Amino acid sequence: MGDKPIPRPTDAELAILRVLWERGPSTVREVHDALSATHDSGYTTVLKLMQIMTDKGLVTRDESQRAHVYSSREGEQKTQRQLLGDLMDRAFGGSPAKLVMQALSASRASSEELHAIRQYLDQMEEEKA
Amino acid sequence: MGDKPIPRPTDAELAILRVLWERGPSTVREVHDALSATHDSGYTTVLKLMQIMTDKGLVTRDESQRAHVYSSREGEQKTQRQLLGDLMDRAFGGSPAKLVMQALSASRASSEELHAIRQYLDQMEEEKA
DNA sequence: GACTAACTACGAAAGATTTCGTTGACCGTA
DNA sequence: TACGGTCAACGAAATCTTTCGTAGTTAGTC
Repeated sequence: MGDKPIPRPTDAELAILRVLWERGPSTVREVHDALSATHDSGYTTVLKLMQIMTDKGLVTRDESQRAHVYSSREGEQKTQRQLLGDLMDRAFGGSPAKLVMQALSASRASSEELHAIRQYLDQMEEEKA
Repeated sequence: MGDKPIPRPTDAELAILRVLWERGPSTVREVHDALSATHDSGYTTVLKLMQIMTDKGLVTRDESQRAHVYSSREGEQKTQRQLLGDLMDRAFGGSPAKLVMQALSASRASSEELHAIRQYLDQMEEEKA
């Protein structure tokens, strides 16, 4: 017991998770440097967020080095699916088809992307058959 | 000028917007009653939220009656697309195809839904051609 | 007119999120 | 050993979100 479900990451937390997914396990310094391209939070801000994320269980921390090394607890895709499921419930009345179609209409997806999506659909229907 | 972009609605605000989309223009009382099925916020909580939403520009208010009548400023679909675009940027690196495919894989969509999505794809590609 | 019911307005409080300054610990090197 | 740089920890503040109690207003009824 005690395995509380991982909470939905906030905006700032999600930005940090994205760095961890891309870079793999990283120190606060590395995450801060990566974020500084797009965000301008200070070093201690990122540190504090990552400490909070450790408390929440969003990341794990290896303290064996002086500069602690953080890793995302859940994979990128699992987190993305969780966020989508959450949005589906909150904004789309739980209908996945509505969500997908709105996403398509909003996306201005390129022909290549539409093609990739179609192939993915084919694959899903094969598996279903 | 002065037309600030409408901010992303919070969770509680989105629940209220959903009622307004479904019911059309409504009083606080009506929204509160509709929400009470799933939420248990008090009347004044809903009132306060709707006043804040008026300040933010998320809803408009008709004060000609004693019980003010509120309407969602933006349509359901436009808001949904905004939320999806936001999530796409924050969690999917701006890739609509990744978002759609994750949504499909998470959705356990039925065959009917898959079919509807495919038809929608057909339609999009026709328009593109 | 007095009473009651329904409503808005206001302010405050609790909680969550984001920010960062300061402090003290640690490490390498001069 | 002292100095300079890097780091984690802590606490506090600013903002945003959500909550609701209280007060005052309006409308209808007896």
